[in-house]
Amino acid sequence: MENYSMLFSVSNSSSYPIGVGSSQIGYSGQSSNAFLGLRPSNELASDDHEKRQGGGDGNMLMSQISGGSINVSDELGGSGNSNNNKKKGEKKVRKPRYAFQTRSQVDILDDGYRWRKYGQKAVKNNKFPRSYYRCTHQGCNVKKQVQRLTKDEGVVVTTYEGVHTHPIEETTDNFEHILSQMQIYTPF
DNA sequence: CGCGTTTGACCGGCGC
DNA sequence: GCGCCGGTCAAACGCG
Repeated sequence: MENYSMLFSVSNSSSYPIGVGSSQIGYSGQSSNAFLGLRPSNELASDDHEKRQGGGDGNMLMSQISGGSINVSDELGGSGNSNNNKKKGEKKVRKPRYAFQTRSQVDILDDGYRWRKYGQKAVKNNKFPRSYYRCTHQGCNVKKQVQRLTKDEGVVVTTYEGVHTHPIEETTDNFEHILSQMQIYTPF
């Protein structure tokens, strides 16, 4: 894992709902439009089959946020497993997903949390694989998947699933930390 | 030696 | 019912 702790971000609010607020992507300040799109919970309350069907869409820009019931907290805290089954009487609870795309050379966008990769699959209509990450904090089932577009490989789509219930991991090389350190040595 | 990645197998859902 | 497909598991491996 890399610790490129994402610059600005950490200071504002440690308990941001998702990693969204924290990943401003300071990489390569070349591109002004870091966020090409961000769609938090639209009203697609109906079932989500967006990418379920095979060979449908070439781009999953939309990645509909499934508007299922939001039992996020329950989900996160309790089950340390996949979405459903494993228990009888447990109905299928879909966690909302937040997808946004960024322009970045690297696909590993460190948002301050520690992720562990648990899978990688090839995506149809896409020559780049999709990587599945999971937050390594205990009791935190937040997942995210990172995918690069075939259209232009400069764009990386990150989809967050779930909400972090813990503060951001404290990295020693935190930018803020470094900043404060610098201020110490700065004559001003 | 602990933690994270890799990678093929496995599993459940859905379409046909 | 079968096969495809997306998502997850887990053992082996790698690295600091």
